[in-house]
Amino acid sequence: MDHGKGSPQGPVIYSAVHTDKDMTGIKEKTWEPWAEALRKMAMHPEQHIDTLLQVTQEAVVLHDKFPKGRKHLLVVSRQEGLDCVKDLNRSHIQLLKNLQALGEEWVQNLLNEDQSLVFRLGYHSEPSMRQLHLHVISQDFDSPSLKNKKHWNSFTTSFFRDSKATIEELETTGRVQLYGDEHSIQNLELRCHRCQSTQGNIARLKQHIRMCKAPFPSDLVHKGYLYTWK
DNA sequence: GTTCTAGAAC
DNA sequence: GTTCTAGAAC
Repeated sequence: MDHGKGSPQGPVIYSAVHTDKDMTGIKEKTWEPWAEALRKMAMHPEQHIDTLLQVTQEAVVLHDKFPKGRKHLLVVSRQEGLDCVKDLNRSHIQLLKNLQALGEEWVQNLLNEDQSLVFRLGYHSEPSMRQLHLHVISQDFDSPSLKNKKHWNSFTTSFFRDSKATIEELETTGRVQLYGDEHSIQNLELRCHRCQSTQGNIARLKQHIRMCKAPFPSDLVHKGYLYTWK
Protein backbone atom coordinates (compact mmCIF):
# COMPACT_ATOMS: atom_id res chain seq x y z
CA MET A 1 0.00 0.00 0.00
CA ASP A 2 1.25 3.34 -1.00
CA HIS A 3 1.70 6.12 1.34
CA GLY A 4 0.30 9.16 -0.32
CA LYS A 5 2.55 12.05 -1.01
CA GLY A 6 3.19 13.59 2.33
CA SER A 7 3.17 17.31 2.65
CA PRO A 8 6.57 18.75 1.83
CA GLN A 9 8.66 19.29 4.91
CA GLY A 10 11.45 21.28 3.36
CA PRO A 11 12.97 24.24 5.09
CA VAL A 12 10.91 27.37 5.16
CA ILE A 13 12.50 30.02 3.02
CA TYR A 14 11.97 33.56 4.13
CA SER A 15 12.56 36.29 1.65
CA ALA A 16 13.62 39.09 3.91
CA VAL A 17 13.66 41.73 1.26
CA HIS A 18 14.10 44.98 3.02
CA THR A 19 15.61 48.02 1.49
CA ASP A 20 16.59 51.36 2.88
CA LYS A 21 16.58 52.89 -0.54
CA ASP A 22 13.84 54.47 -2.57
CA MET A 23 13.81 54.41 -6.36
CA THR A 24 16.42 57.14 -6.56
CA GLY A 25 18.81 55.00 -4.55
CA ILE A 26 19.02 57.59 -1.80
CA LYS A 27 19.09 56.16 1.68
CA GLU A 28 16.16 57.05 3.87
CA LYS A 29 15.64 56.49 7.55
CA THR A 30 13.19 53.64 7.87
CA TRP A 31 11.04 53.44 10.96
CA GLU A 32 10.08 50.07 12.41
CA PRO A 33 6.39 49.51 13.27
CA TRP A 34 6.95 49.82 17.03
CA ALA A 35 8.43 53.27 16.52
CA GLU A 36 5.12 54.59 15.19
CA ALA A 37 3.10 54.32 18.42
CA LEU A 38 3.47 57.94 19.54
CA ARG A 39 2.86 59.27 16.07
CA LYS A 40 -0.40 57.34 15.81
CA MET A 41 -1.63 58.85 19.06
CA ALA A 42 -0.56 62.36 18.09
CA MET A 43 -2.21 62.12 14.67
CA HIS A 44 -5.41 60.36 15.78
CA PRO A 45 -5.94 61.24 19.45
CA GLU A 46 -9.67 60.45 19.22
CA GLN A 47 -8.74 56.78 18.79
CA HIS A 48 -6.65 56.81 21.98
CA ILE A 49 -8.76 58.77 24.45
CA ASP A 50 -8.33 56.04 27.07
CA THR A 51 -4.54 56.38 27.18
CA LEU A 52 -4.19 60.14 26.73
CA LEU A 53 -4.08 62.45 29.75
CA GLN A 54 -4.62 65.58 27.69
CA VAL A 55 -5.15 66.60 24.08
CA THR A 56 -4.51 70.14 22.84
CA GLN A 57 -4.23 71.70 19.40
CA GLU A 58 -0.46 71.22 19.42
CA ALA A 59 0.24 68.22 21.64
CA VAL A 60 -0.93 65.11 23.42
CA VAL A 61 0.18 64.13 26.92
CA LEU A 62 0.44 60.55 28.17
CA HIS A 63 2.21 58.32 30.66
CA ASP A 64 5.35 56.76 29.23
CA LYS A 65 4.42 53.10 28.74
CA PHE A 66 7.68 52.01 30.41
CA PRO A 67 8.39 54.80 32.93
CA LYS A 68 12.02 55.23 33.97
CA GLY A 69 11.10 57.13 37.14
CA ARG A 70 8.19 57.22 39.60
CA LYS A 71 6.59 59.76 37.31
CA HIS A 72 7.40 59.88 33.61
CA LEU A 73 5.16 61.64 31.10
CA LEU A 74 5.54 62.41 27.42
CA VAL A 75 4.37 65.63 25.79
CA VAL A 76 4.12 64.70 22.12
CA SER A 77 4.00 67.34 19.39
CA ARG A 78 1.20 66.87 16.88
CA GLN A 79 3.10 68.58 14.06
CA GLU A 80 3.28 66.31 11.03
CA GLY A 81 6.74 65.29 9.91
CA LEU A 82 8.60 66.54 12.99
CA ASP A 83 10.35 63.53 14.51
CA CYS A 84 13.42 64.63 16.46
CA VAL A 85 15.58 67.56 17.58
CA LYS A 86 17.67 67.18 14.44
CA ASP A 87 14.62 68.40 12.50
CA LEU A 88 14.29 71.60 14.55
CA ASN A 89 14.96 75.15 13.39
CA ARG A 90 13.95 78.65 14.45
CA SER A 91 10.42 78.15 13.13
CA HIS A 92 9.82 75.64 15.93
CA ILE A 93 10.77 77.88 18.87
CA GLN A 94 7.19 78.81 19.76
CA LEU A 95 6.11 75.17 19.51
CA LEU A 96 8.87 74.13 21.91
CA LYS A 97 7.90 76.88 24.34
CA ASN A 98 4.33 75.62 24.26
CA LEU A 99 5.39 72.00 24.79
CA GLN A 100 7.51 73.12 27.74
CA ALA A 101 4.67 75.15 29.25
CA LEU A 102 2.39 72.14 28.97
CA GLY A 103 5.02 69.94 30.58
CA GLU A 104 5.46 72.47 33.39
CA GLU A 105 1.71 72.41 34.09
CA TRP A 106 1.90 68.65 34.57
CA VAL A 107 4.99 69.00 36.76
CA GLN A 108 2.96 71.31 38.99
CA ASN A 109 0.12 68.77 39.16
CA LEU A 110 2.52 65.97 40.03
CA LEU A 111 4.39 68.08 42.62
CA ASN A 112 1.07 68.87 44.28
CA GLU A 113 0.55 65.12 44.71
CA ASP A 114 4.09 64.39 45.89
CA GLN A 115 6.25 67.29 47.07
CA SER A 116 9.37 65.11 47.33
CA LEU A 117 9.66 64.67 43.57
CA VAL A 118 12.18 66.51 41.37
CA PHE A 119 11.59 66.79 37.64
CA ARG A 120 13.63 67.42 34.54
CA LEU A 121 12.21 68.24 31.10
CA GLY A 122 14.03 67.40 27.90
CA TYR A 123 14.54 65.59 24.63
CA HIS A 124 16.65 62.63 23.63
CA SER A 125 19.39 63.48 21.10
CA GLU A 126 18.37 60.45 19.06
CA PRO A 127 14.91 59.20 19.97
CA SER A 128 13.88 55.61 19.29
CA MET A 129 10.30 56.53 18.59
CA ARG A 130 8.96 58.80 15.92
CA GLN A 131 7.20 62.15 16.56
CA LEU A 132 8.97 64.83 18.60
CA HIS A 133 8.31 64.19 22.28
CA LEU A 134 9.33 65.99 25.45
CA HIS A 135 10.17 63.78 28.44
CA VAL A 136 8.83 64.92 31.82
CA ILE A 137 10.64 62.62 34.23
CA SER A 138 11.15 62.52 37.98
CA GLN A 139 14.78 62.28 39.06
CA ASP A 140 14.40 59.36 41.47
CA PHE A 141 14.75 56.94 38.53
CA ASP A 142 12.99 54.51 40.84
CA SER A 143 11.36 52.18 38.33
CA PRO A 144 11.54 48.50 37.38
CA SER A 145 11.51 49.57 33.73
CA LEU A 146 14.95 51.18 34.06
CA LYS A 147 16.99 48.12 33.15
CA ASN A 148 20.13 48.92 31.19
CA LYS A 149 22.94 51.38 30.46
CA LYS A 150 21.13 52.92 27.55
CA HIS A 151 18.13 53.71 29.72
CA TRP A 152 20.29 55.33 32.38
CA ASN A 153 22.62 57.29 30.11
CA SER A 154 19.78 58.54 27.91
CA PHE A 155 18.45 60.55 30.87
CA THR A 156 21.62 61.45 32.76
CA THR A 157 24.23 62.41 30.15
CA SER A 158 24.35 65.18 27.56
CA PHE A 159 22.36 62.82 25.32
CA PHE A 160 19.45 64.33 27.27
CA ARG A 161 18.83 67.85 25.98
CA ASP A 162 17.09 70.02 28.54
CA SER A 163 14.03 71.78 27.15
CA LYS A 164 15.23 75.24 28.20
CA ALA A 165 18.69 74.67 26.72
CA THR A 166 17.18 73.40 23.49
CA ILE A 167 15.06 76.52 23.10
CA GLU A 168 17.99 78.82 23.91
CA GLU A 169 20.20 77.00 21.44
CA LEU A 170 17.60 77.36 18.69
CA GLU A 171 17.32 81.07 19.45
CA THR A 172 21.07 81.65 19.27
CA THR A 173 22.22 79.20 16.57
CA GLY A 174 19.04 78.11 14.81
CA ARG A 175 19.98 74.46 15.30
CA VAL A 176 20.28 71.92 18.09
CA GLN A 177 23.61 70.20 18.69
CA LEU A 178 23.33 66.45 19.30
CA TYR A 179 25.47 64.63 21.85
CA GLY A 180 25.99 60.95 21.15
CA ASP A 181 23.79 58.32 19.59
CA GLU A 182 21.99 55.36 21.05
CA HIS A 183 25.02 53.16 20.40
CA SER A 184 27.66 55.43 21.92
CA ILE A 185 25.83 55.98 25.20
CA GLN A 186 25.91 52.23 25.83
CA ASN A 187 29.68 52.42 26.13
CA LEU A 188 29.65 55.21 28.71
CA GLU A 189 30.23 54.44 32.36
CA LEU A 190 27.35 54.44 34.82
CA ARG A 191 27.60 57.60 36.89
CA CYS A 192 25.30 58.68 39.71
CA HIS A 193 23.35 61.76 38.63
CA ARG A 194 23.69 63.23 42.15
CA CYS A 195 27.13 62.44 43.60
CA GLN A 196 28.79 61.55 40.24
CA SER A 197 30.30 58.32 41.58
CA THR A 198 30.64 55.52 39.03
CA GLN A 199 28.90 52.21 39.60
CA GLY A 200 29.94 48.88 38.10
CA ASN A 201 26.61 47.77 36.70
CA ILE A 202 22.93 48.62 36.63
CA ALA A 203 22.09 46.57 39.71
CA ARG A 204 24.71 48.40 41.79
CA LEU A 205 23.69 51.74 40.34
CA LYS A 206 20.05 51.20 41.27
CA GLN A 207 21.10 50.13 44.74
CA HIS A 208 23.23 53.27 45.04
CA ILE A 209 20.65 55.81 43.84
CA ARG A 210 18.08 54.51 46.32
CA MET A 211 20.44 55.73 49.06
CA CYS A 212 22.34 58.68 47.58
CA LYS A 213 21.31 61.99 49.13
CA ALA A 214 23.97 64.19 47.56
CA PRO A 215 22.60 67.48 46.20
CA PHE A 216 21.91 67.66 42.49
CA PRO A 217 24.65 69.25 40.34
CA SER A 218 24.60 72.97 41.00
CA ASP A 219 24.70 73.93 37.31
CA LEU A 220 21.41 72.11 36.75
CA VAL A 221 19.92 73.94 39.71
CA HIS A 222 21.25 77.35 38.68
CA LYS A 223 20.15 76.99 35.07
CA GLY A 224 16.64 76.14 36.26
CA TYR A 225 16.62 72.72 34.65
CA LEU A 226 15.33 71.03 37.81
CA TYR A 227 11.75 71.50 38.94
CA THR A 228 11.07 71.16 42.64
CA TRP A 229 8.30 71.99 45.09
CA LYS A 230 8.60 75.56 46.32
C1' DG B 1 10.85 50.82 22.11
C1' DT B 2 10.77 45.59 24.63
C1' DT B 3 11.53 40.62 25.24
C1' DC B 4 14.27 36.77 25.13
C1' DT B 5 18.35 34.34 25.88
C1' DA B 6 23.28 32.69 24.80
C1' DG B 7 27.42 33.05 26.56
C1' DA B 8 30.64 36.14 28.81
C1' DA B 9 31.88 37.74 33.26
C1' DC B 10 32.02 37.17 37.96
C1' DG C 1 27.04 28.06 40.51
C1' DT C 2 24.64 33.04 39.49
C1' DT C 3 24.74 37.62 37.41
C1' DC C 4 25.10 40.52 33.65
C1' DT C 5 25.49 42.12 28.90
C1' DA C 6 24.36 42.59 24.25
C1' DG C 7 22.35 41.10 19.88
C1' DA C 8 18.25 39.08 17.25
C1' DA C 9 13.46 39.35 16.63
C1' DC C 10 10.56 36.58 10.01
